[in-house]
Amino acid sequence: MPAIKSRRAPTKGDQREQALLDAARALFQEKSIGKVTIDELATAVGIARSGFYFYFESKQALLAALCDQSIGENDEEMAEWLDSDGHDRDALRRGLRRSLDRWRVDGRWLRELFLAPDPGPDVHAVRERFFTKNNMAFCERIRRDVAAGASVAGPPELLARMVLGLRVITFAHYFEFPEAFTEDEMLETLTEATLRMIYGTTTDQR
Amino acid sequence: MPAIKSRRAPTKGDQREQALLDAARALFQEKSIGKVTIDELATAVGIARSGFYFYFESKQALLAALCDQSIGENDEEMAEWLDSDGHDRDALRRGLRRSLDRWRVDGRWLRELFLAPDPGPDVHAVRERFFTKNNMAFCERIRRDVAAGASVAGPPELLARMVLGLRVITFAHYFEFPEAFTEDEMLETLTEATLRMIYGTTTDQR
DNA sequence: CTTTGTTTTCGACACGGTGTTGAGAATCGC
DNA sequence: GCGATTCTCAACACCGTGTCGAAAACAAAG
Repeated sequence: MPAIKSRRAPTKGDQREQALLDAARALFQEKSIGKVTIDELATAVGIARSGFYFYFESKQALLAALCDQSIGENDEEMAEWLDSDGHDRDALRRGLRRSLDRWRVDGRWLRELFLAPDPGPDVHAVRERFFTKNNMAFCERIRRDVAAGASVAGPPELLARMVLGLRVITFAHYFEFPEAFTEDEMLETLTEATLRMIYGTTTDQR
Repeated sequence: MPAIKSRRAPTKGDQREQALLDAARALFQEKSIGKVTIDELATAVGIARSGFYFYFESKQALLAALCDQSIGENDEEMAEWLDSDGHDRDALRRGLRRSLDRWRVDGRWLRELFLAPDPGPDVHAVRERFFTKNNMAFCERIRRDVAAGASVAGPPELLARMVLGLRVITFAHYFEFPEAFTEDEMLETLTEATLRMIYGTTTDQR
């Protein structure tokens, strides 16, 4: 039940639709979303500008579809750590590394999407869906830790959002100044900071 | 030596310039920056749209001026904590509260400015100036703590940026869902998280 | 109170991106 | 082959930006 697309059904020109999404991914990685014109997207897949509107109602709608598509990919990244218990530093770090790898490909527009103050109703809806979903998983994890006696820094719902936000911010900074730190340094710091927020101290392990 | 303005000198119509800045502040708080048209800004101060360009080269330029103006205001907020040593939880918290109070007024556009992936060259320059300045102060503070034996979570330069980023993200979240948490809860969590990132644990005080 | 020069205002224009429409081409099932 | 759906595109209307040059407002002398 895709409520977003401007067309209804299942045909051959769906290739074009996917092609547009792929082209968008690529273009959004070079330029900021606002600077990519619909004309560019259309030409990239070999149709006229006005033809774009057969597939999507607007750039907004395309963006929402893209975001939608990306949510699924995100789910598995953190699963390992989310399913485990206690610090499990290594699992967390692996998760963050997987996440980082995706940001290498889609970082620019992901960042723009996640941080934009008001990205139109379409995107906002999809994004909020992502956040709540992601947050629920984290909350669950944190609550389990609380039950086991962890000294968390604040209410699980808030903490979850902060942890997610910190990740986004840190990645964004890393890609803006890749020379400033090594990947390992950055991941280590992020892991450590996350654990500290939840467990109060991490000077025991490692 | 204002290098940003499109006009050279010191006259009476400077009132208009300031009026435009004030109008912009107000409008940027209601709508996202992109949605505010130059026409709106002009009409708000009672001139024709094309008259705007006498005062600023573009919305960009106005934004840069606004940002510029805001940097000074930010300086004092954290001074107390930055000048102190060790945890000094109360000073940190007071600083964060002061910061929050400013966000109450200018939060929307500050957020947009700080988080935008590429806000044109003008703004980018001003913003980077702010970040480095802010970061230097934090780095200094953290390095002093390291010297005193604090177990920081990573390289001071990175940590400083993360702490600042976390603040922005958390405030943004708070203002988007003001009902979800009380102000005190939010500030407390943010304070605690910040301290944990720097000192490893904070279960001793408070 | 003119004259002269500077400061400020604005209408008219050119440009570029968006979104719509309606007519025609391609494609597919039968 | 021949309808019906699926797809394509040129032409148009719209809106926001930025530029220009002519004129109005103003100030400071003369």
